[in-house]
Amino acid sequence: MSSFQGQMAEYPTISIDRFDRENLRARAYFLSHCHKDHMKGLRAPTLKRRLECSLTVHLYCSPVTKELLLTSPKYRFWEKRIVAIEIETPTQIALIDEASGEKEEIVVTLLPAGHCPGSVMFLFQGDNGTVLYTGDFRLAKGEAARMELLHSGGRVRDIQSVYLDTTFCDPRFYQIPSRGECLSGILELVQSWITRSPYHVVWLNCKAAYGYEYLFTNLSEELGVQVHVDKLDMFRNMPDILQHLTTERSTQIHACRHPKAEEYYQWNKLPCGLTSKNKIPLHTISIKPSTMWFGERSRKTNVIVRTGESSYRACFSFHSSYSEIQDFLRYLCPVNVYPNVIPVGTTLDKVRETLKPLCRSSQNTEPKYKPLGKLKRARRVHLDSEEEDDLFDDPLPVPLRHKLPYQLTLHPEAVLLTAVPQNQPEKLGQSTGCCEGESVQSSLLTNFIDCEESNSESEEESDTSASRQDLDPVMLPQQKADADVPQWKVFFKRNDSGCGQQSLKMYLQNLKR
DNA sequence: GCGATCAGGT
DNA sequence: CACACCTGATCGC
Repeated sequence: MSSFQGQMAEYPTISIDRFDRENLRARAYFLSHCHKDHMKGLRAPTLKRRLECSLTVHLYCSPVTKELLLTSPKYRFWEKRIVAIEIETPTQIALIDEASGEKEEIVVTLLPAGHCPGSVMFLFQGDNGTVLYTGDFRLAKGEAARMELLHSGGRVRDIQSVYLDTTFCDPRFYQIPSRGECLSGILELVQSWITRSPYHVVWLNCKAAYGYEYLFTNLSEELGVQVHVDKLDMFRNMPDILQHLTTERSTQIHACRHPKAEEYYQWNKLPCGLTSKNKIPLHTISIKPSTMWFGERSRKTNVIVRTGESSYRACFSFHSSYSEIQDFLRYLCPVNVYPNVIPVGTTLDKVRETLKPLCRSSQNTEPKYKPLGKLKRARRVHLDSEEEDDLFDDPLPVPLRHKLPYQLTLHPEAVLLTAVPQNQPEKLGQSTGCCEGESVQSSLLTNFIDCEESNSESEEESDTSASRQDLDPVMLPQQKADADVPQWKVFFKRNDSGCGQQSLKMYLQNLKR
């Protein structure tokens, strides 16, 4: 549950995801996604009255969020005051104080957040620096690095503050299976059941919230069976979702809901009331999507857990895991970070403590260089052998703001493939792989390895040389570079097998590169 | 009659 | 499993 109060230190005249109390005086409103806990006060009479008196106040959100919001008659009064901003399109907004006429300009950019349809992060740029409000998000490792608009001139943007979704920012939530892993686990279970007979049906016991749509669309796409839901008019203008949903009860996959659904289920009745087909009783299983997590060292178990005769729990998460948050924040390396959420069973101070080492404010201004040691055998990190096939099909360029050894430690889950000096054109042809010998690049790589081993288990060395030798180094186009900063461009291959293009396609513009 | 808040449920 | 939301009770306007 978000405890963000709506305002950011740098831009206190705008309000995000909170619309009560202090926020009633805001010059502009922003909504990151359409979940009720981020909409407090949005339909209160006080705000409605303010709107009626004001000429300039608007609510800014993504086109999908606007569509979802206006589907509910309770929010229709916003209709003329909502401005949909396209994803990844920097947009200037004038913040006007109507009493004094005072005006401030700010540029906002919406970035896909991967939390639910329409969900975005807000990047604000103005006189008080660049700040990022993440809203709720789930991004796989390396996704920040792939977002063009978090970069400028080939480097990560200089971000003053990040207002961060810290729902799972606790080491106990170290890893959560990826969307792809969860999806394929559920797919397999659903498939194995509904192919037994036309009378075998599945009930997806989902909570009342946006965010399961990619599950529905993927199941439908893969199995050719639409998903039964109670309502679909909110998706009327989103064909990629709409085509996979139905209000026709005769389908074999149900995600319909009812207050007494659990009770119904005991009597072999679906929430929509269906108990039989052609007078033949149905055989039903229930699958409850819920978050599963694993500690840093604990072995991941199955993403599907059987909880009864015909009930299952399936792994599913709307929020980033601890390691995904670390990856995100280490990459951005903002001056400050503020948690939006205090995870259950922990405290504000503890969350701050975990986040501190990941941002600049607490670090020495001078990046520490480890002494150059002997080049050790490079090793892979968190790489299960069965995932090998998923690797190396998609190079990930990582522009560097910081000096190389420092930045490299920021990607513990990536596999270092090649490093290319950007401001030393004569060396451009000598890009190095992980395990090569004597060059400058290799000394830097040694630092990388040293840094890595200082904070994780060291016994897990493995034969990278064997698995790497057939790889071609990836060459980069040369870029303009500042003379004062060592300019390196490093290619990683992501180790996260991800969920594949298909499963994310339906997030509309959200999850495009 | 409506909203805010809390407890308790899934 | 710990998310997001629903229902119902109670209180105040």
